[in-house]
Amino acid sequence: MATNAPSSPPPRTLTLRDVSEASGVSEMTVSRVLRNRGDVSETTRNKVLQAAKDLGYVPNKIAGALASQRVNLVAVIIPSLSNMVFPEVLTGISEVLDETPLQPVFGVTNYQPEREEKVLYEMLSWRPSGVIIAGLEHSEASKAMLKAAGIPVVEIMDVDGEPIDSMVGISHRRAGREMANAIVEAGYEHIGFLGTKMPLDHRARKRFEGFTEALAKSGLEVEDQEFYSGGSALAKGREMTETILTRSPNLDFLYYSNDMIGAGGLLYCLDKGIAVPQQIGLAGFNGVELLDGLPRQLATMDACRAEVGRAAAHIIAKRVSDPNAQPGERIVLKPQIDFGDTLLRR
Amino acid sequence: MATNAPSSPPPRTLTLRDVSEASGVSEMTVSRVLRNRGDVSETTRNKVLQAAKDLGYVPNKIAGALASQRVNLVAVIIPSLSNMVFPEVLTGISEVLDETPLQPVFGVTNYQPEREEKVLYEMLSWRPSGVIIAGLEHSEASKAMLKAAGIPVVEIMDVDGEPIDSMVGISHRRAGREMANAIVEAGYEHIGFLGTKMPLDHRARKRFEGFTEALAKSGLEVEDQEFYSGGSALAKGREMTETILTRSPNLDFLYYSNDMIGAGGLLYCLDKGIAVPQQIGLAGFNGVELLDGLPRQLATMDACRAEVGRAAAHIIAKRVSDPNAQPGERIVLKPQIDFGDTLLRR
DNA sequence: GATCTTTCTGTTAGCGTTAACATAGCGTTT
DNA sequence: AAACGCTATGTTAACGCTAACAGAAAGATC
Repeated sequence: MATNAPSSPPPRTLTLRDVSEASGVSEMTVSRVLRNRGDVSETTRNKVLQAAKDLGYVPNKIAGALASQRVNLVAVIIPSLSNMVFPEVLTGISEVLDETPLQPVFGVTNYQPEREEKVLYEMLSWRPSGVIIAGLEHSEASKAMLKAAGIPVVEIMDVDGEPIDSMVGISHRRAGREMANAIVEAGYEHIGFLGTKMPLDHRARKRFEGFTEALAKSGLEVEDQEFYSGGSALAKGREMTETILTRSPNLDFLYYSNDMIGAGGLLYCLDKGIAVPQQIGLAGFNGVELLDGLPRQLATMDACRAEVGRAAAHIIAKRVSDPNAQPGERIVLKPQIDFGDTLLRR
Repeated sequence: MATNAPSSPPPRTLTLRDVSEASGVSEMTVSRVLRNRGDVSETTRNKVLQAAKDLGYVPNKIAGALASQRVNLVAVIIPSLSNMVFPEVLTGISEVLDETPLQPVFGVTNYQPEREEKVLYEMLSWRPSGVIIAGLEHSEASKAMLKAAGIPVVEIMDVDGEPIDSMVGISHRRAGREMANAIVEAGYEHIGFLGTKMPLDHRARKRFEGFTEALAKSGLEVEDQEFYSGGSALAKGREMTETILTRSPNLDFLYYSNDMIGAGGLLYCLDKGIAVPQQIGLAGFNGVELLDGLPRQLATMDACRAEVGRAAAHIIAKRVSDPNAQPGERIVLKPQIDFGDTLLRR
């Protein structure tokens, strides 16, 4: 019997040696050609490239990385993909890394510290050149791993706390405060809050803290609250808004922890013929472009998602290309309130 | 001096040898403990685990993979992250792989065949155990790479064509046909189509083909069309709907290539006081849960995103754990029309 | 023409881990 | 007590590639 079944893939995967034999030069020369490193004559270069192409050779980065002690991967660790926020961050990261030899690898934690720890461990075991990780809150073990890894680490999306190395993001406390101030200045006095039932979403928590703190300074407080988990955010926003307004009919402003539930609330108010923003004002958080087509534009505050991704990627790229670059960079973005059509001005 | 600078990372990353020296056993034994492979006495096991923990050792999978010729990665290649569709597929994949030693690694192509080729090459160079890739249309080079890789390949989201190995998805032609038939049966006669200006979105194209084909069988045709690219889908849906209805006021049905622009169209019609579904019927595609809170429920057809992800992951997991498992599996999911509130029944 | 450059190619020795085999120790069997 | 079997550990040789150095070929300099 010759080999195996007809037109089946070659039994063994190809190595440099195969290309080397096919082109009649040493493995080292093939390696040089394929990596564009060192001087190789035009003639051999072409010979090698042709052979590699004919054979369908794909280099083995595992062996390459082990030999060179260099890995072009950047670990990107985020809490969720369904949130719409994070895909945008990833897009920003990819955009920048595309112009470098670096390649992002994503991991998702579902907002669970144990998952984060596991994902981080898995990723670090591939010895990436850098880590981009959402948030500043991590388990002790995770922090220890990040410190011990000896690679650039950028914590993103939040700047209210001490980073391990670098950080890029906005202050969610400040975002909460500014929205509270805008609401107070606009003259609203009976304020309700609607958010996720997610104790581990530290950024939502910080926004809420900043929000209540700033209200308190004006002698106000959140008069009623409503929380949800799971399900379609738009539908939940409707339900919760109905619930809270039924329970506390005198509320004149609703602050939502994200734009999707805010949009649900907006649709509910419009359905019920509630005058927005006169009778009730509304605001969300994130600046989700997706919602641009709604009948009214929800007041919100941009979380600068793509920009955060780009900045984080730039930091990693710089640190990787220049090992002497200063660590501990801190980039604090300052988003402005977008008043939209649901928050009175002044 | 005890070790190195205070609280600075160790100058060199740790290896098995460090753990081996710290625990007084051979590297091999450490390796066995850390992988739970082979017999190791309880005493040494604990000694080793303690030492590894104290040192903060993280195994080097690069070296491990090279030595064992086994890599626990599954390459997942999708066109886009901003589409909402794909994050759901990824969630389904993760869900299943979480219960195996396999780990997904994502790559994004932005619907560009050249990007797909590059991403695929990069991923294959890490010698993953399997590939999950969206669509059945790939460049010749990509197909060649996939065939030559000698690993299980699952093409997902579409079943209208010949897979390289396995496939999981729905027939978009059928989806288009069924929607056309439902529309015709409901009595609509003047039909418009609105979609993305994206020649490389083969699935949208196939839906359109199936749609027109089925209309033709009933003696009907698409009377007007409108295309967009970029921007907020909801807003675009509004604009396009206005444009097409202004140009062709006698249309009585609008078929949208996705739910987001469909939702924009729905909001537009409601704004204008158009009677939906009597005066004009509407339908989209995908079954986006996100939209559940809209004033009316858009007629749509589920693309079974999470289910597709799960099934694909199962195929890979099976093939990896049992090298004799049959290749070429084909799973065709059959979604039903969801009439919602925007398509008359019967 | 001998020496020195410069350009190109080859050789050797790992990178950190694991597969496969070897061996030490110890209780059992006959 | 010799032979056997079992468990627990160690030794050796890859895995496929690249860094670092070595050498050959070809031209340049004196």
